[in-house]
Amino acid sequence: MIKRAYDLFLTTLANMNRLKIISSLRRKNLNVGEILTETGLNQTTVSHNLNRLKTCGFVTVEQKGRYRYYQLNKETITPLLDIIDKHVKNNCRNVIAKKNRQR
Amino acid sequence: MIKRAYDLFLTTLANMNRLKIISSLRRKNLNVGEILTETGLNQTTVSHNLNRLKTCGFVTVEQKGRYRYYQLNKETITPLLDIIDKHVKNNCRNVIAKKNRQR
DNA sequence: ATAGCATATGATAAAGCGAGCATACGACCT
DNA sequence: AGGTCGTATGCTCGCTTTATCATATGCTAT
Repeated sequence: MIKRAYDLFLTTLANMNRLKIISSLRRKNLNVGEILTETGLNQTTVSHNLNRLKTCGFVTVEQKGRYRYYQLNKETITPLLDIIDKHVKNNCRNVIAKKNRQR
Repeated sequence: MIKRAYDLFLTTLANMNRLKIISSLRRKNLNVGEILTETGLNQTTVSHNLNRLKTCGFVTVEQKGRYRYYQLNKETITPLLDIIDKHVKNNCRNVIAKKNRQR
């Protein structure tokens, strides 16, 4: 078990803004401007976070004219989110509310 | 998509010490003392992190005399780690080495 | 080749998180 | 009841991560 790899994978996903971006990319590929409006985040933040997602292989880019379209790596993301959904349903009914109290 | 749930799930896993603990629990159930020697972490750290893992449903506890045995929720953890393994193999060959350079 | 839009990069202040100290609680034994 | 071992909790300091500012780069069209 190469823990560093797991750690990098997980720390990259464990961030609200990156999750927002991922969420917005689930429906269709978007360019950066579209991601901005979908998420309401600011340009720099999105750019940095997209870079990190790209580095870790969660998204890929395709340049089209002056736009860059980002595409989600669904092969990883879809089953991953399915596992989380299932886990949360089975175990975390009341945990979410506690989030603020907890570290 | 309840992003807060995803975030809590992922931030809980995205931590080297918690991954160590998880790793040590994959083989068999252990009490806290055994986890200490397996991981080399200090008692307080392990206790805090076990608490967090428990809160999120990744482990369960069973008291036996004065010992507390922790058990991994394999239904979630096993397929999750499989996904990560697969992803890392396909996408991250050279990313790990870059970890230090990157934010 | 210049202007303007689209996106990326570097640096830094601020927020958030984790580790460990000190201590408390709980179970068992005598 | 008091001691001891096993484990948990509260608090604080230091470190890491994050968001944003300022700025740079790239692409297109005129």
